Amino acid sequence: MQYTIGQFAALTQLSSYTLRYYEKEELLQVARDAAGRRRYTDADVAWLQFIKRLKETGMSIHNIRSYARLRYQGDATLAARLALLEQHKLSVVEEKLKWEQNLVKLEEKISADCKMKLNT
Amino acid sequence: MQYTIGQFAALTQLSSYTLRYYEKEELLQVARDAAGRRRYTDADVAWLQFIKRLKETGMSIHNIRSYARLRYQGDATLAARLALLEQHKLSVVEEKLKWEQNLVKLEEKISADCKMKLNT
DNA sequence: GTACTTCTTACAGTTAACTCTAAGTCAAGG
DNA sequence: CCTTGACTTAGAGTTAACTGTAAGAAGTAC
Repeated sequence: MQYTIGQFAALTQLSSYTLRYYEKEELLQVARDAAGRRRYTDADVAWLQFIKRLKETGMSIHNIRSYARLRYQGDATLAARLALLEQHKLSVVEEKLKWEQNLVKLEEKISADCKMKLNT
Repeated sequence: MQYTIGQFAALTQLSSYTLRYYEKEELLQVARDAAGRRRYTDADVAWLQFIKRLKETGMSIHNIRSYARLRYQGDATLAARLALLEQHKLSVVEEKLKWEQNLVKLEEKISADCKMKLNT
């Protein structure tokens, strides 16, 4: 299955502007038809979903580009990509811990304020 | 104990610029000396620490201002403030869940890539 | 008494990641 | 044929939260 940029935008919940922007930033490489128009594939859908996950976990465009470059170089870069992911995983773990701790602190504050309220 | 803006900046790890900015944005109200210079107190230290936690948990300046306004109105607003915190807690819980899920997905991806590597 | 810090207002600059416009061209669908 | 969508480059605008500059005044510390 192939998609025009409009169809792909609808499919991925991104705007055409953003898709062209991502392409310019080398996050993804897109095939073209005879007339030079972008033809997205299902492989692009899967890849963009992964890009979105990396973004959700706070990876910058800059770092995703590094990963994407390796990926488009093929299987030989698998080890290097794994290393990037492992590195990134560390920051995700840290972020998760941060939110857990913040939640505890917030609950403590709420609990303390509740008690104050009872005393008045 | 009282602090000049420079001392307070060092104490809170924020710049003087940021402190004045926060004041203009009504996040905190600061006492002045006879010459009109800011005199921060230990109460301000505690309050700013709480502001920083709210910021860390993704609360916008706009929303912190709402909370701060209530707080400076005194004890009568305690219930309203609690409601804001409870509301905010929901978003923190959601964020925590998001990071947990993302971590799982990332680990799955890493694991899958590792297996691929073994097969080649 | 000189260097330092602080004060004010007002406004410009920074960063990331979009988001959109202009202007002109071109191809497909009905 | 005509509308719609896509193409290009180049550049401007947006958002949040700072971050800094200018310019002039005034108090503080050694």
